[in-house]
Amino acid sequence: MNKRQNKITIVDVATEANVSFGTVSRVINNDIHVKPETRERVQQTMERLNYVVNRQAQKLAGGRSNVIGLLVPDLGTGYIGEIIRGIDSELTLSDYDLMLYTTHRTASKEAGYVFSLAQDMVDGILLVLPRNPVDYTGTLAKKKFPFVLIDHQGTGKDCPAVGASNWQGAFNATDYLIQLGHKRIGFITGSLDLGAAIDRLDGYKTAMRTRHIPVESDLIYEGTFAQPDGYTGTIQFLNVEQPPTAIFASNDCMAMGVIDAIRDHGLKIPDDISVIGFDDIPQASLVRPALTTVQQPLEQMGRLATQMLLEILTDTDSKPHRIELPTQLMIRDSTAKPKAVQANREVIP
Amino acid sequence: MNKRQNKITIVDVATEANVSFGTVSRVINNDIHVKPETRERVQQTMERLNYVVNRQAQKLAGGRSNVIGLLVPDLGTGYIGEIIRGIDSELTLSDYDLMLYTTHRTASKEAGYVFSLAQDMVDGILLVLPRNPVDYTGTLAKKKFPFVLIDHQGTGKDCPAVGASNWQGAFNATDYLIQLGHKRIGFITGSLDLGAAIDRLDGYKTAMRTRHIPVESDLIYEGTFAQPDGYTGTIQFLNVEQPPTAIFASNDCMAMGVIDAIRDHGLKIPDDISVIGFDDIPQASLVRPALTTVQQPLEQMGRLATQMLLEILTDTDSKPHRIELPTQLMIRDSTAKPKAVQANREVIP
DNA sequence: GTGAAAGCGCTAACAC
DNA sequence: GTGTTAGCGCTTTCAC
Repeated sequence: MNKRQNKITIVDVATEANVSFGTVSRVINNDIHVKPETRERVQQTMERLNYVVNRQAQKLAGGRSNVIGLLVPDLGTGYIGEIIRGIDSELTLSDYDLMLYTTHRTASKEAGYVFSLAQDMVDGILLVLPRNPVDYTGTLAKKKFPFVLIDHQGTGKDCPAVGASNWQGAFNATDYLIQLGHKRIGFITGSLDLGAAIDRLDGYKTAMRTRHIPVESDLIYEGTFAQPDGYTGTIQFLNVEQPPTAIFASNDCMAMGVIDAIRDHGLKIPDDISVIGFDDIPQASLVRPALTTVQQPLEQMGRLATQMLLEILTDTDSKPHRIELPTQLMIRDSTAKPKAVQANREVIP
Repeated sequence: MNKRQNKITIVDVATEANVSFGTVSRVINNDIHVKPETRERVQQTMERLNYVVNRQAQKLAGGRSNVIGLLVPDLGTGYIGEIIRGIDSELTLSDYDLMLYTTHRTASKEAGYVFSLAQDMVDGILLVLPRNPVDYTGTLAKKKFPFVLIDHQGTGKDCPAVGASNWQGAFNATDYLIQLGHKRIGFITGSLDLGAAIDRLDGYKTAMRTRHIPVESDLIYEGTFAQPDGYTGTIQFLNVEQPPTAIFASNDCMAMGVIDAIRDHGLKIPDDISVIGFDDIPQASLVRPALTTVQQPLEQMGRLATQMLLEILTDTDSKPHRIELPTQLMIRDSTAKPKAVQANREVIP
């Protein structure tokens, strides 16, 4: 048949269809300047020959590669998985392919990957939980290279991004605990180099202050979003003079650690201590007691970001905007009134 | 500086370093025929100019693309996530990039993707939980296109594959239940078009027969590996004349459904009914009671498969082999002796 | 409307 | 050892 490796190229199609290969290219790219009959004939030939375009060649010749790059910090948590699901389901509807990169939480790799991808590999980039986007957003924007940031706030720059209202979520969760009657509320932060972590801490503090409850430094433990932090933070809280009656972990993973620590201390949830998380990962509703937490619309964030990127890809100068999706407090079984309040109730009347 | 879009090519590097661009190509490909000094000079120039190879062009020109394709059924379960983690961590050590495709459980898409990828996009393909590999393994093998199957058994063909000992795992789990004293053990199957599902069912049946316990058809429910199947299967079991004292679900997702159903019926685990799963997904140890399950070394499977692929990639005619990793019964809190046995204990002595 | 020709950035075969 | 050359499969002028 053909030279080697039964690879079908536009040349093969062209010969078979009795046209020049330039015309075949036009058909592929839906160019208007092709006679309908010719187009029809070429398309049939392509099908008959099982022709598939070579995207490398397409991209190299100056076209699009139809590949978008996805940069994530890691694959360890269900958190990222949810976002990827959203991206994937949206991408499946288009005909873009996905190139996945993991920075393994190494901030320094980030910019390197981004530039390498932007140079020629992909048509656009999606960045989940970027560590230091300032390193490259400027350059990317200058080159007019399409990209969207997912779950990142904090850069003053206005670049395309989708996130969740972390501040509001943390505020609401804290306020809910206060309304239950809690006054001593321990807070375990995420990595404070991440905007989301800062916003959550901020929401907690503001809620406390709004209700005139002092924010005490020994009730704030600095974590990194990893499960063990929840454990050690809790241990530390349990050792302060007047331990908290509720603990708010900046994500569900750490909340799991909190739960373990409380249990290991022979205390009961929510009777002795209430626990609240953030994210609403699939496990949250599965653990017993089911975890009260702040739900982030992760999958939807992935979806939206992808839609934005696709839009930028087609309409080159659509202005960048930042979308913030609402978070939602999911009240389940790990939170209750503090014992003191329960006792009061019985005594006072 | 250069023509357009400040893209640095080998030509730029060549001019800067005063060599021909062929030499630069040699340096890139670690060709031996380059004088050490020249190599050094070229490498420095590449760094100074921030040069990055264009992989599209590399692949097009007949070289490798340094991209491997990963085909997964979907991203919904932690199951696939674990495998991907293994793949990713192994790939990070090499300098291959990852292209991710989701078939969304559409078996028909599988072969299409595979051929499209194999045509030119990637150097090798990793297939997780393939639905009907027979459609393409033959062709791929004939073309000598590198690929590895993950978590699939059943094709008589001997193609490179890594899986887990599903049969043995199911046998052991069932036997464990029998030894606890259970005789009526409900079994919920996975999608029986998957080799793994068949093997697990088989392991269950064999264990029962080995211990001379009849395999009853109303204690076998045909599921699809999805959580709701666990729920409906359990409801059905609970309605048979003599309900099972233990339920073995073919994966942890379905086991979660089983747990819900049992709870909704006001029964306790493991007191009234023991539950056992398969896979040991992260949630398994997190739910209460912690789920007894058969652990599959998912991450390791991903790792191993990747190593195999990389090996095939470098050593073109390494003979294909199939690796089967051992499964391991993780005994936790969702299994116990059946009530009857517990009662007997107290009465007989 | 269609064909011909010039690259895109690179590898690999062949010279010297 | 290093330079030269011919493609890889495609897009995109520019002719006609």
